[in-house]
Amino acid sequence: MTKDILKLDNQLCFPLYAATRQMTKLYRPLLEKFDVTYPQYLVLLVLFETETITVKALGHRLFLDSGTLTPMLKRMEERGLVKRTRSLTDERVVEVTLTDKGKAIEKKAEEVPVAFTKEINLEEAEYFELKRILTKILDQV
Amino acid sequence: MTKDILKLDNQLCFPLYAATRQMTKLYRPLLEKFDVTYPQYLVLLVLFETETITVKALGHRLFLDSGTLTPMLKRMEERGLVKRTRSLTDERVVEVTLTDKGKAIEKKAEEVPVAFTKEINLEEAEYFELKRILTKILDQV
DNA sequence: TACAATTTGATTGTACACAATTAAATTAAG
DNA sequence: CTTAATTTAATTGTGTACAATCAAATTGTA
Repeated sequence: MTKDILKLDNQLCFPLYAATRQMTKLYRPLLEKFDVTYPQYLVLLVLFETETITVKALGHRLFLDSGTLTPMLKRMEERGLVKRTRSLTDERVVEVTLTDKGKAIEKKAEEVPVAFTKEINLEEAEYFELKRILTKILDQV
Repeated sequence: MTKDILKLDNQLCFPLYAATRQMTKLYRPLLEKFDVTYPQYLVLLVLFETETITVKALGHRLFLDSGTLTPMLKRMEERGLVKRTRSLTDERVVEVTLTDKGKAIEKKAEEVPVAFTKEINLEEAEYFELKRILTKILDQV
């Protein structure tokens, strides 16, 4: 029965793909008050750590390219969350920084992972095992 | 240091989100010869199992709604992979079936998961543990 | 110095993804 | 038999994703 390898229930990537979308859906109401989407929230998390980052480095960190980031960062700029500045030393480079409004989110944002972890009913061991395996996959790419 | 819960490296959903996109990227060249995307490939997998399914049931199986499926199925219909037929007994229902061209893909499609599993360098135990935990998450939703 | 190769964002085009709404058909209650 | 409630797809609008291409700036090399 080699044919069973095409059964949906035997796929690994399908639950990966579906679980990702379900998780994003769980985040939506938690992020609503900050008026950001889940990918935008990830950009904020990076900026909380680094203060300033180039589009290139941000893309490397989040595994996203400029075709996704450029319009997304422009939307975030329109909403007053970030500032985009072209580097003085190299005009090709755009640096992204948090505005005061963006910085203000950091204090309140801690409740987001707390609330999420509560909603996603996962054993602590499973939580870390899942994270470990996924990170291993990413490290290979 | 409660603040560390906002660190990107401490997030569970970020590697989930990133790994999903990387996996989709690995699938792309494998699916190219069939001229389908990864979500379209999932539709094919369902149809290999059921022959005929309503949009509603397909959405339930793949965790997708009509706003995603309707245009996607129309594209697949344009490419001659599926047929969309409005039910005779209930005009609200649309039934999706494979065409001969769609059916023909099944024989060759087995090489896709084979090639993918080879590329993704994961211990068998990790493979199944990852699948198990993700499925558990999906069952909760 | 010239100038080809490289780097970096931006742009374009296609394809999801989903919330919210609409429209058509069916079902159920009185 | 009527009409309100429900069911089911389709539509609309916004926001990712990403391949492919472009354009501008910088760098390396003869």
